[in-house]
Amino acid sequence: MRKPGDHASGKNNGNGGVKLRKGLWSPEEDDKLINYMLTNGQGCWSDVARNAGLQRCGKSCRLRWINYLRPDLKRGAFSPQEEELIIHLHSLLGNRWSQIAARLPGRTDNEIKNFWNSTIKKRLKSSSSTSSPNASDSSLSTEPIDHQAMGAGFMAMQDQGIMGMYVNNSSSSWTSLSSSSSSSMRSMALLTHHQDIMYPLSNMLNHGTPMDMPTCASTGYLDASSCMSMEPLDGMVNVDGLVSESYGMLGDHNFNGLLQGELSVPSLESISIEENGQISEDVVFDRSTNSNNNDHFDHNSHIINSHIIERINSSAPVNNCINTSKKVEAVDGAGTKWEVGEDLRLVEWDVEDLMRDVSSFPFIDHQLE
DNA sequence: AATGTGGGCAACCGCCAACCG
DNA sequence: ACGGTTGGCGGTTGCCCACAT
Repeated sequence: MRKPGDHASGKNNGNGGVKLRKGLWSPEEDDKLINYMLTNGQGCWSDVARNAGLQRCGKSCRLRWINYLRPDLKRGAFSPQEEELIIHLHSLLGNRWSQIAARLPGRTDNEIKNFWNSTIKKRLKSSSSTSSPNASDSSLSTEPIDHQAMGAGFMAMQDQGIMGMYVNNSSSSWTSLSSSSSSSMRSMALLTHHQDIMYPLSNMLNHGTPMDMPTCASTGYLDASSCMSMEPLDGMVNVDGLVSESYGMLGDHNFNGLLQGELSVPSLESISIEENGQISEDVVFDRSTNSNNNDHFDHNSHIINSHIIERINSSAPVNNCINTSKKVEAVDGAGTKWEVGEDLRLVEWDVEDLMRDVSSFPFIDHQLE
């Protein structure tokens, strides 16, 4: 934040040689901008700055208006529902704050970004610091899921652009959702057939095989009762809390729907795959087009063969489904290979399709864009 | 009361894509 | 096709303030 008196910019930025102000906006500047915007509406921002008599660059005016002066802004703390939605949307969209903000009326991308970085991220990290280091080892087969560890796992995955994974027995799907800093909104999916648990991909890759995963009963996409039998979470917002809180808020029915939407594949691809009758031994992935994320993904997992990588990196149309009929192996951090599955199939979907699922949130009282 | 520290958040920076002449 | 301009976005900065010592 800069002081109001910080006229620091000595640059001539093309505004007639007038030195432009920087730093905090004064009430007088705010008044000028508000009056101008209410009278004339939004036009070219450099014109706004000039015509409103502001010694600011258009960009600064735009930012001030959008983030602070806009009359439809909702000020104040985020409600638990908004937190929930932000987490949900972030799990789908990653750091696409503008897209997240577009689905929270009255909230700005900057506000959400700050909220995420200051509050939610901190909570996730603090929860991860209290997690059990053995949360993902094979002993878990007889123990409850460590929510904290899962939160940490998801946090790490989010940091790496891998947003989550879901392993499902009856419908045989894993899903990981990734963020992407690219303009591509395409996501990918492979499906596999193993045990029935949501499980951090990073943990799986680093510490064990799918066979090591804790098992829930096969009652659909995720056995909510098993996963929810854990000790209560201490906060609304860790990533595992995302699941739990959603469950608590939405009830079992919606919980399943929510999970399908955010941690597994949305119904469209799940259904399409199942309808094709080729569910078994499929693996669901999603990966970003971000090269760093891809590097990390490839380095850690070696899950997918070159064919798949090529496919994932391709610009194939969304909602495509292919069947590689190849066996896929994963290699964990110790170099141990384990078989992920056969009859590998890839599914892509458009994140915008995913977002339709968000509209089912009962607390959203507005029209999604 | 003085000082240190960390969190919150407004604003800036730099990059990128779209647009336009 | 090309270069300049503009708008949009995500990341980062740095000040203010509350709280702890």
